[in-house]
Amino acid sequence: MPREEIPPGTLDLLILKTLARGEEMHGYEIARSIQRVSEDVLQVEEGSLYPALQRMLIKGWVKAEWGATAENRRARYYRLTAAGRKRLEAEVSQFRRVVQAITRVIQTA
Amino acid sequence: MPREEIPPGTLDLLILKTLARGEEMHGYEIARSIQRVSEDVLQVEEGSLYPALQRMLIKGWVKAEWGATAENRRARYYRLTAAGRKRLEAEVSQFRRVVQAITRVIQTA
DNA sequence: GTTGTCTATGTAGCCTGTCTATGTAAGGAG
DNA sequence: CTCCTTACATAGACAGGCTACATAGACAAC
Repeated sequence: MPREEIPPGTLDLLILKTLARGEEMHGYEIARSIQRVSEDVLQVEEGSLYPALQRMLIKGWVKAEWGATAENRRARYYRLTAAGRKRLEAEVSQFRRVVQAITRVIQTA
Repeated sequence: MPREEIPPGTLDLLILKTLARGEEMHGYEIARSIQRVSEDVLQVEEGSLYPALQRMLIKGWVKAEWGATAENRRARYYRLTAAGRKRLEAEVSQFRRVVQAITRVIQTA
């Protein structure tokens, strides 16, 4: 099965939700997590990931601080802010709403 | 509830499926149908609709011919081609696959 | 010590596809 | 005649993915 592209507008949702599991994560780790949890359907490219994280920093949905990985490499660790958590809820309910609407169109004979 | 924008990539799917119900339809009618069937969640703007129909004409997914509506206005009637029907199937299954993948991410604790 | 690989972050520029805004024209109401 | 609605169409803005490229440090192999 081929990997699918990330539908525009859903990348923020995926990142926010991944961070919402609680642990701090760095960017690379977030990307691998999304790929793993989606069972290899969604592949987050680096050229999409880092700009997305920067947008979210500016909007105040995440905070970042430099640190080091277990393998002693520098990495930027992100965690959700309160605003980010609120945004996540909004994005999830909007996602469900739109998917349900499209599904109605698909299923109408 | 606010209307939602059409997620990029799904407009073709919505149009193809609407035409797949069998009857010939003109553009304006297709847009109103999508809006109605989606229970007013999805609003197809004309600036999105007509370029989309032209793309689909070029790709051979739909055919068009000029005619007149019941109210005696000129209108361009579209119908699915065999290629369009095939494309519709591909888009539907891709849509389900991606939605399922995103849903997995959303639902993973 | 230098070569190579993997991790990790980042930027530049392209492309697709939606949106807003605008314009045309013809029918029907008043 | 004017206005509203239908119906089609295009130009340009803009967002958000993508590819491709660049950098840098850790570590292994040789």
